[in-house]
Amino acid sequence: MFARLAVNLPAVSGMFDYAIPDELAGQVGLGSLVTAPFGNQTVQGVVMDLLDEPSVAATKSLESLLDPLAVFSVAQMELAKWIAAHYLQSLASVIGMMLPTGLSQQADTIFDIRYSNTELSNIELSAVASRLVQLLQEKGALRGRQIDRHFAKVDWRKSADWLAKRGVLRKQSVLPPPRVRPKFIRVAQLAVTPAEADAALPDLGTKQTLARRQAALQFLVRAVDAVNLSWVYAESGCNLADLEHLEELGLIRLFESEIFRDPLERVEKRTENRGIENNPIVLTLEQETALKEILATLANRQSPIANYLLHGVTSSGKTEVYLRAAEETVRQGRQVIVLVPEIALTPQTVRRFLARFPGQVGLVHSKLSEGERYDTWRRARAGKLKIIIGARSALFAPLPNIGLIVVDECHDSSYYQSEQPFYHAVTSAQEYARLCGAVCLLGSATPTIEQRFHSSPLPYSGDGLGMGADSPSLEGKEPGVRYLSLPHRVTDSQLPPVSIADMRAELKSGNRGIFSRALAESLAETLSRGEQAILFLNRRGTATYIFCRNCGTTLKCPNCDTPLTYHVERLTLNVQPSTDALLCHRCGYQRRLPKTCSVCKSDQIRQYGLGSEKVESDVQAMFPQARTLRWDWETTRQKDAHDIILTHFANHQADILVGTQMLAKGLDLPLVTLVGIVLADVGLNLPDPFASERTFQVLTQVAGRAGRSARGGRVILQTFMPDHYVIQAAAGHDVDGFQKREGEYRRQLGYPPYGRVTRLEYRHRDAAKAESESQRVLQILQEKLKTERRTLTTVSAVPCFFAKSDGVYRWQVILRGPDPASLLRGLRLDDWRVEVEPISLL
DNA sequence: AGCACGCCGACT
DNA sequence: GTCGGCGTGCTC
Repeated sequence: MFARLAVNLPAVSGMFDYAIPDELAGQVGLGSLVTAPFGNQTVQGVVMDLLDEPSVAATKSLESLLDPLAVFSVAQMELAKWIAAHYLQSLASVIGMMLPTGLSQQADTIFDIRYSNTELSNIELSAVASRLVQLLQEKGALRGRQIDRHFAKVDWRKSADWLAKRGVLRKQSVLPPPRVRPKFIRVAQLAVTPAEADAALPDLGTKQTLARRQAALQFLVRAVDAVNLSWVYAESGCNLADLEHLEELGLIRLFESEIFRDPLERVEKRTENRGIENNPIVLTLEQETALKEILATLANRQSPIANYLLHGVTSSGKTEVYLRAAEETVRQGRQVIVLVPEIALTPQTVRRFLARFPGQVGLVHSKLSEGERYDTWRRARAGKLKIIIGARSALFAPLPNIGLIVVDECHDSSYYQSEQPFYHAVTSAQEYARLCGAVCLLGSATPTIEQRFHSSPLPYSGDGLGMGADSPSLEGKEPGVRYLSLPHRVTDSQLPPVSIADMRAELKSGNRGIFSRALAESLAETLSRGEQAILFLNRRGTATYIFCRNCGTTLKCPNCDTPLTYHVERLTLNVQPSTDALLCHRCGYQRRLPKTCSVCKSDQIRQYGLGSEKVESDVQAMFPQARTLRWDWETTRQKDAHDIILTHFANHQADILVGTQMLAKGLDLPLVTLVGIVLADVGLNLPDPFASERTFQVLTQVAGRAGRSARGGRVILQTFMPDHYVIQAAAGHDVDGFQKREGEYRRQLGYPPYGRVTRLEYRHRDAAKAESESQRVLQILQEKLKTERRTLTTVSAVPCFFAKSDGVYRWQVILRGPDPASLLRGLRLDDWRVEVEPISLL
């Protein structure tokens, strides 16, 4: 027998055949994690196939088996292959990512010093070489990864090779063993009947030991099950020698028992008593209808529709639908994966699952230790957990029989992994559900245009986003995603009214502050009523755009209508360096910053950007008595910071919460009656076809935080562009209207869902190299377009929006068309980042 | 990723 | 003449 391995070296794509040695025969199967010789190193690999005949004549043999159980199910291997092929990522990198950290290990090299100092004094060393020698003398033998940590950005490997050639260093390839292992504890258990134990009590030892041994034995009689030794010690005051004596008498057994590190042990004790779930929730008619459809599909596994898009406004009761669908799945003996944007930001959803399924839920999140993560993974594999909740990567929990995959807030950008290997967890979840014969249930108040486009029936008619015959059909259009709607809140409360504050008018009337009069007044009222407010800052990185403070006009590119962005630095070689350069990131158009506005001739042209620190300090200046709390990336650095801030605010220990993106997640804060959107415009002026949609989503989500209780609520949205369609649609909670309009733009420009996008990014420290390499690839692609007669596909090369970061120049090549990714097959793009269906072109 | 092979410039 | 740069290709 032979095994076909996917080798765990991220840069290696393709699979390799190995002979299965006699000593591993029968133990190695599909999904086994093994080690194997590869070149002159030893690597990890996953068995993707078993073969009678290898594809090459000379095969090496597998070396060892790292885990007696398969680390991947067949469905997981299919998913890995699908992700690798669809997103053009190497199979090895996908597999490495799907294994729990600590279990997955890559080959490394150990370096150690062979020469003494006196011998070294005869050799002239470069600066890097002598630093390396010094390091190894201090620390002894080190692995390549460890040395990397001491040489940030310095290429020490060349010096190491040079030293190795001279015999100063010795190099040896090693494969570190997995860092994670099952944990065992010593336990004791009664080995006789209680009556026999009682009978033995009088003769257990001398005066000194008798009492302790009796206490220990009596404790074990009561305990019935195996008990951790430390517990026995604590209860009886005995020691190991006492227990060993009892074991010799045949009264008890001492042995090792595997334990699972369970991060939820303490959490669950608290939640169970909370009584959230005490009064059964009565479903609304809409929830009832949606649930009925989903349950019908769950009951009938031959059903052709396996995917749902649950479109429900904020607080329309989506979570309850998830919970009931999960209950039914678990009742059928299958398991559930629940994806959430980020565990720390969605504590309420998580708590409800914990309360509804006590002892059956595994949480996967970034704060878990490697051991806890590994044990959660193993409990999932063993079928001991029925429900896995976590962010993106929880999709890879090795549950044996998945019946339902829920993706909450399915529009959220965190489902896209924007580092290698690039993939989208929502699309992958849909594919995985198909592979498992499971139901995929997406839910959001603001599903993406693509998610909506691929579901049916479409909730609005044929024009706009329509299914009309005029729209170029995408081959491979997702079949059978059923659209379900929850248009009303479960409580009697309406969606809060949104008023627009025109910041141009504020400026004209002399208000140069960051708060409009309307927002300032509402804040004062809210505070006086003892209620809470949220101030949301729509800030994305350090993005700035150029606009006229007098009339609100933004400067756009004359060629493609993309907002121009401001750069101090010289960007390309074919334009003179200049300060105050404005650049179009779609076509490369450049101009200088004008002195006056072309529309109103005012000299109020400014770049715009705003930080949450500034907002907080302005609030405090205006309302010294108000207790403010800041929730942004800076204040959430520490462990548990999210939880602390949220709890603090939920307990009304603060009046005003100032924050950025995370405020838009599914928080339920009943005391919040005012949401102030300090500046809605920022995301509207980014040179990215997806930016408007992201802005609309975040505005709609954040507006939904207001008025979730009977107290009602309102939203004030400040903007310099009150007539912009995104602002108008967000103010009206008008998802349909927005998507129609935005969909029409997408259709005209051939962007998703009417065309597909693939993005290639190249980074280099040398600006000239970055540009020339981009041009080289651009030309190759344009040639291919011609020879393949692809008239619908377009290619362009431009500097990225963040054109230079950390001293590295970034260029991108954008491909648009019916199937642009296929143009890249067979192309060598070693140093490029390849993103199929990216969510942003910045 | 590592390593070999192979082809051009700068030293002994 | 050799040493060594890194471009290209391969690892079952």
